[in-house]
Amino acid sequence: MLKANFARMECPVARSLSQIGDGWTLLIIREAIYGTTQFEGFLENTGASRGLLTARLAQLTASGILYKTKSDKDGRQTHYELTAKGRDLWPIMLSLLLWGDKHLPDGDIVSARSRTTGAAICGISAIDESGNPIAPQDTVLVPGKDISDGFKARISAVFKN
Amino acid sequence: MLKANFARMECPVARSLSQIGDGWTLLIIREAIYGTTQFEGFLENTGASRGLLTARLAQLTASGILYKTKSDKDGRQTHYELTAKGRDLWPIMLSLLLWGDKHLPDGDIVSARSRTTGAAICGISAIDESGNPIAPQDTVLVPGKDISDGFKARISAVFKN
DNA sequence: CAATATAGGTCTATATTTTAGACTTATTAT
DNA sequence: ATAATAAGTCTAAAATATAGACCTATATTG
Repeated sequence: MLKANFARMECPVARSLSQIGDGWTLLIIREAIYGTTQFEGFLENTGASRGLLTARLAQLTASGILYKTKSDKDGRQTHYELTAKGRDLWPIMLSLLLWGDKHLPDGDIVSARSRTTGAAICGISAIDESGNPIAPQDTVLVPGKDISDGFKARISAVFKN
Repeated sequence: MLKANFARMECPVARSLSQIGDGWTLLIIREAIYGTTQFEGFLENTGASRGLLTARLAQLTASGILYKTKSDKDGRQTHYELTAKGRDLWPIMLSLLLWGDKHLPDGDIVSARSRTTGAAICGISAIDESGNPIAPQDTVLVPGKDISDGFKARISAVFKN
């Protein structure tokens, strides 16, 4: 099973994938970011089957990415909303969006802009604690001391070529 | 089938997921970024089964994310390397890495730094064409004119809450 | 108040995908 | 000439996904 194996890997990317490395899961998270909160809404907007949606919403709730509340307006309704951990997935969504716009255009694009200045978002960048951008080619991955030699050797190759 | 449906959706995130919305696929791309090029290397470092790896490498090659060459040093070897489109997935990988380090720590982390300044990468930000960062909360998604009303209504809700 | 609709599921049978591992083929090393 | 390696193919069993019928509690309508 994907999730179980990925969760204990020493690579943080793999650990992330243990919780969100699934197309339906990511589409559900996108929908949650787009403001959908109800079961029937996710169903309609993602196209997932009921059984699968039930399973994925339960996983996402168990992972602490969504939380589930009963509506007090209407006792039939359940709302799924993003937690802080879930909202932190925005950079992943935005980078998926920008990559799709660039490499898989399909007629009209959905562009992203600054609400305040109106400036178009044309990329994504790593930033240091002062907010200075760091270019991809200028990035190194630094293994902590408990990281295995094999993995250490591999990640040191990032952008060396 | 996930891919077929996702590929024609009007949301660019969904279109991206049609090509890379799969845990194994993303793990293979991570490995490619980490410098792995050979079948047996991907096999060992990802833990995928042979059949699945064969299928995913073929998809990634068909998508133009990897390209396949025969080694001229050793006629048995095939190398899979990232195309420019594949290298453009780096922001997605980096945001997965940062999210994993923050929300799914497991002993030692793998941190990212600037090679030149040594500054730690502590987040990821959208940037405009001048390289100025744009904060998540300051982001709006702007639908093109061919976007359906339903989808238009949904994406306008991003970060309104 | 009775009948109907809605929200959020469960259940089921069929279809598809994944898995582990044995096997194959071409090339290289001993 | 024999053995090892790289990159696959193939298979049967197990796990997942799919569409859609059904179920239950709550709310709305006439």
